[in-house]
Amino acid sequence: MKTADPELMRAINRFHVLDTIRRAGSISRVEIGERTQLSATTISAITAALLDDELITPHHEGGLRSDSNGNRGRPRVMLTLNASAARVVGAKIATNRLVFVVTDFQGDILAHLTLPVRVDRLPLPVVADLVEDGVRRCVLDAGLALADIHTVALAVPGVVEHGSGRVRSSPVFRDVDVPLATYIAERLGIATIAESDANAMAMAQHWFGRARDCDDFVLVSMEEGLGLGVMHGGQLFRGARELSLDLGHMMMGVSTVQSERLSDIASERAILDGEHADLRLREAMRVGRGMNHVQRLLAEGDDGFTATASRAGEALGIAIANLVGLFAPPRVILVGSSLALGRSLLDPLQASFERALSAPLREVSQIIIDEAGDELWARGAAAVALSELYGSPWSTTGPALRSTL
Amino acid sequence: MKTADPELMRAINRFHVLDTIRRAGSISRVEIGERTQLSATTISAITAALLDDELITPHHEGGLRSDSNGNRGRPRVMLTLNASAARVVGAKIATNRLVFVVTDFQGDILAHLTLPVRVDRLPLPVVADLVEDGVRRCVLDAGLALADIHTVALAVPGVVEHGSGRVRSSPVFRDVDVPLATYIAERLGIATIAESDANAMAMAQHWFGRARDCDDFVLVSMEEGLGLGVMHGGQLFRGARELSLDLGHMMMGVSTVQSERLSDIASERAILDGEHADLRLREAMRVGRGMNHVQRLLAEGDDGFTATASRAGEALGIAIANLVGLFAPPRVILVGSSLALGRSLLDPLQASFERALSAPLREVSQIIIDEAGDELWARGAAAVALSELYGSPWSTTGPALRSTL
DNA sequence: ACTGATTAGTCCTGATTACAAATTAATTAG
DNA sequence: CTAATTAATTTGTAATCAGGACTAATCAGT
Repeated sequence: MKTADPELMRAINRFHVLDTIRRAGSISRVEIGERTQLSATTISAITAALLDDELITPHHEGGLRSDSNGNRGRPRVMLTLNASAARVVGAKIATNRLVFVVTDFQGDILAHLTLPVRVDRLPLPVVADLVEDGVRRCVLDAGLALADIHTVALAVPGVVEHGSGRVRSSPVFRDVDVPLATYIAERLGIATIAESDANAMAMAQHWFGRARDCDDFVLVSMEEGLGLGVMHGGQLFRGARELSLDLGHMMMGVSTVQSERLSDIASERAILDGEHADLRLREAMRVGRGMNHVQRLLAEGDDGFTATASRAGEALGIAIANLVGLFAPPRVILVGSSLALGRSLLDPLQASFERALSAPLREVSQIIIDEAGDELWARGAAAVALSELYGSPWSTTGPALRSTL
Repeated sequence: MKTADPELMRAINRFHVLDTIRRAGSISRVEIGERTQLSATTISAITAALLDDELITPHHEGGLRSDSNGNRGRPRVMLTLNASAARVVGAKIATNRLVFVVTDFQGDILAHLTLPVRVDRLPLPVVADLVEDGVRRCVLDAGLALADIHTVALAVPGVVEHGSGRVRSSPVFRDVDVPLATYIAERLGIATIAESDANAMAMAQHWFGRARDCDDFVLVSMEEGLGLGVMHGGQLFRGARELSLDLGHMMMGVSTVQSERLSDIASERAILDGEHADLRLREAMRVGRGMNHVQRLLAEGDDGFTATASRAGEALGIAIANLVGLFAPPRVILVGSSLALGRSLLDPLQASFERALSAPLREVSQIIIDEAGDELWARGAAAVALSELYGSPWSTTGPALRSTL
C-alpha cells in the first residue's frame, strides 16, 4: 500500500516537470505550468532544484517569443535538459545480433555498435561475455569511460521479471530463471536493469517513435518470439509480480486438441521453418539471415511463403484484436523483423483484425506498422533506464539522482 | 495529468484509513498505523476528522486486549465504521431477474428484493421503470425514505463506460450506447452509477468474498454473457476510456474461417441453445429458468449437454489461461449461473486451463469457483458506490482541528 | 491506597512540499 | 523616462512526517 507523503508528492511532480522538459526539448517555466497544471511557485522550486543538480540548463536567448505575447513583458527563460547530466547504455539482445547504444541524458545516441553474432540458447556466462565486451567497446567508441555510465539496460526477448532483473525464459538462454541483471552488474560494476525487448521498444516508441503523443497503446514485436508491451497511462503495464508480457504463449483455438500456441503459428521461426523452407533458407536462418533471404525470395517472386505468412497474419490479427478488447488502446504498433514478409503477412493480419474486433472499438483503434531500425530497440532500453533515472515515482527501484551531489 | 497536491495526499490517506477500518471491522489507532505505515500524528488527525464527520465511532469497551500487550498500559480505543453514516442501493440487472439491496455504510445488507422478471433487449424507459420501482420498494422495505439514499449503483451485463454511466452494449437493452446512469439519476433524483456486473462482482469478492486478502485477481462471470473484471493493485482495472471488459468478444481460433467468438461457444445461451435443447428447455429459457432446468436434467442423468458443456469449458479454460498470461493474477474467481452445469463444464475448463497456461505461471495461479448468491451481485454494486463514497471529499474542508485553538 | 511501569493517544516544534497572493524583475510601448 | 505587461521569485497557509514532551488510563507490586 502506497503511503502518500510529501516525498512522493515531490517525486511525482519532479518527474512530471522533467518529463515535460524532455518532451518539449526547450520550454519556459510558464509553459511547463500550463502543461502540468502545477503552480508557478512549484515550477520555480522544482526547476531551481533541477538547475542546482545540473540536470537542466537555462537558455536566455530570446529567439522566437511565444505567439500569444506580443513580444511584451519579461522574456521567458527557456530550459532544456542537460544532455551530459548522465549517460546510459542500452542493449538489445536478439538471437542473431547484439545491438548497443550509449545515450546521453536526453536519450540521444552518442555511439552505437552492432555485433552480428548468434546468441541462441547459450549459458549465462557466454552471453554475459558478449554483452560485457559490447558494452565496453561501445562506451569506448563514445569517448567515455565505464565510470561515466550510470546504468546499463538490457532488452531481452522472452519473459523478464523487471524488479529482480531475472529472465524467466528466453530464446537466448539455455536455462530458465537466469539472474541476468545482477550477474552483469557485478561484472561491469554498474547498476543494470533487465527488461523485455517489447517493453523496451514500447518505451522507445513512446519517447522517440510513433507514440510520442499517446499515453495508451499496445506494442507487438514480431521477431523470433512474439513480444507484447502495453503502455497504460504513460506507464508500462506490468502484471502482478512485474512479469513482462509475452504474446507467444497465447493459445489460439477453441479446444485443447485443435489449439496451438501463437508462437507456433506466427513467430519468425514458425514461419521460416514451414514446409517451404529450402536448404539455402535453413542455412541463412542458422546464421541469422533468415528474413533477408526471405525478402530476396519475395523479390524474386517466390510465393512459397504466402500460405504460411497468411496463416500467421490471420492468427496475429485475431490475437491483437483480443488484446484491444482488453486494453482498449487507441493505437497498436507492430514492429520486428517479421515485417519483412510484407503484405503477405500484413494484409491478412489487418483483415482478420478488423473482422475480429468488436464493434464499439472498430473505429477507434488503429494499427501502425513501424519498420524500426536496430538502434531503436537499444535506445528503448536506454529510455527504460533514463525513465527510472528521472525518478518515476511508481517504479519499485527508483533511486534518485540527487545522491550524486 | 494528475497533479499531486496536499489535498490529494489527504484524500489518499483518508481513504486508506477508512478502508483499513472497514476491513478490520474494529481497530485501534496504533494498529491502523501499523497497517498503513502512516505516522501516529496523521492517524490522529484523520481519525479526529472522521469522528467529527461521524463516519466512524469509538468503542471504549476494553474487551480482549491485544495479545502482544500483557494487558498493561492505556487500553486502546477501538474504532468502527458508523454504519448509519450513509446508505446506498445496489442493483444487479440480469436478463432474467432484477436484484436490489440497500446497504449501510459498511456494506451490510439492510433489505433485499428480487424481481424475477425478464429484461431482454428492452428500451431504456421500460428497464428504467422496473429499476425505479425496485429501488423504491427496496428502500421502503429497509424502513428508509429515498432521501436517505446517497447513491444508487447499477450492475449491468455487457460493456459499460463507468465514467459517463453509459451502457455501450448489453443483452438487457435493445439499443446501444444507452445513457443509463443519467436517466435513472433524473428519475430518482439520486446520484447514480453504472458499472459492469463483472466489475461489481469483482468488488464484492474483494470486499466480502473470496478475495478479501488479495489485491490482484481476475473475475470471470459466466452468465448470459461472459464478463470480466480485473482487480489490479486493489483497484478495478479499466482500459483506456474506462470501458469495462468483456470476455465474450474474445475470438477463439487461428483463422477467420475457423474462429468463433467465445460468447458463441461458452455463454449460457450458447450452451442451452445447443442441438440438445428440447422444447421444455426452450420454454424454461424464455422465462429465465434455463439453468434450473438444466440442473434437473443433470440430476436425472441426462448427459445431452455433456458435449456442449465440455466444449464450452475447454474454450473458457483457454481464454482464462490467456488472461492469466497477461495479468499474472494469483487468483482467478469464477462466478455466474453457468456454474450450475457442474463438473461437465468445470472439469474440462480446469484441464484445458492447466494445459494452456504457460509454465512459469502454472503453480502460482489458482482457480476458485464461487457459487455466489444473487445478493452478492447487488452488494458488489453497492460496494462500488461505497468505495467512491470513501474517497469523496464528504466534509466541507479538511479537518485539522488544530486551527480551532 | 499509593507508587511506578507501561502503553495509547495528543500536542508541539521543525523540516518538507504543495498552493495562492503579493512582490520583484525584465522587457517593450508610448 | 514612465507605464504597462509578462516572467519568475518571495511570502504566508495547509498538509505530511519525525521526534519529543505530555496527558490518559490501566496493571503490578508494596
